Amino acid sequence: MTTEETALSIGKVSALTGLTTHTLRFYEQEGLFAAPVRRNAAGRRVFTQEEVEWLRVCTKLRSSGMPLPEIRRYADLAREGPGNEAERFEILRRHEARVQQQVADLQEALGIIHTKVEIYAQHLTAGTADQLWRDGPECGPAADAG
Amino acid sequence: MTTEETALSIGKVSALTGLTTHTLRFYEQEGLFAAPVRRNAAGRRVFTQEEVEWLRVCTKLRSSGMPLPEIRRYADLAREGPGNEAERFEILRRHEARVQQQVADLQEALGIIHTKVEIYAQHLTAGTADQLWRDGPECGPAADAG
DNA sequence: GGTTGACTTCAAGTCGACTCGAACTCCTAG
DNA sequence: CTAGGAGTTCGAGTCGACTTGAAGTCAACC
Repeated sequence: MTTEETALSIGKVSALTGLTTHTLRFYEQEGLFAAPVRRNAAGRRVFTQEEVEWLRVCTKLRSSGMPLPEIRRYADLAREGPGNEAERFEILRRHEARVQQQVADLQEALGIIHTKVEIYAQHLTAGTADQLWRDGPECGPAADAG
Repeated sequence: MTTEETALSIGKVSALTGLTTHTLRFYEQEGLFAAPVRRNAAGRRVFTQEEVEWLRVCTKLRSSGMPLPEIRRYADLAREGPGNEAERFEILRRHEARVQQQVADLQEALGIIHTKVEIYAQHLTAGTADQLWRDGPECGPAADAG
């Protein structure tokens, strides 16, 4: 599968990536592509398979919370060509750390939520649910009562 | 530590929870408290330790992505008193599942990001970084090239 | 040859969760 | 008795990332 001469319309790319055509134009205008998007004789956008791959990566970066300006910066660096790999690396590394932090935060919240879920489950099966929220918000951070 | 008669001003609660006074008023107006917030003779809000505990839980629910309307629903149920514990349980369980999904999604993204980070690290130490972005967006989902 | 549907550009609207500002009241300290 | 600071209400503004709409072009099918 060479990525060389696959010419894709914006509609095809939309179908392949799940991004709307509107969003793809928006991304182009935001400078998220590493190379200027080419046009055909009629002035329409022509995408390559390579760009689709990049969009898939973009989607993951976005869904994990990387802001568009940072993705743009990364794309800018790639557009400039060799010589700035260290900065690209830094962007990725920083984002990696951020995502790890996000995961840790979510897992902490998950712990609290799960504790509450367990307490409800116990009281519901025991038929003592009416004791909930009697002496606190159904298990505060340090509370073991429910 | 009884939670009975601790009377806290909005400023104190702000300091204890990290939420601004603006946000606390906003939360009250959004119906996020299980009991109507009491006022003193001068019409000012008087919070209890119990409410601070609840706010801490709220903060975790929010930071893990539970929308305010859902938190309000939960608070409404608690306000109504015993008899609706099953629905409260459902809200918590549903959110727990959502957060688990979030964690899974983040970890998938993390995998991709980490792969790219590793590739950059290798090429940077090997001095071959200029080969990046030669035949693809530096490692697509299935690509092992970089 | 007319209509359909995909495409184009540009501008404005949406959404959630705050965040901020204005104008005012009230209690306390000096 | 006045200055300061914390409180009050109400309403408008912000932010990021789309999302939607209007108005028009272009190529192909019936």
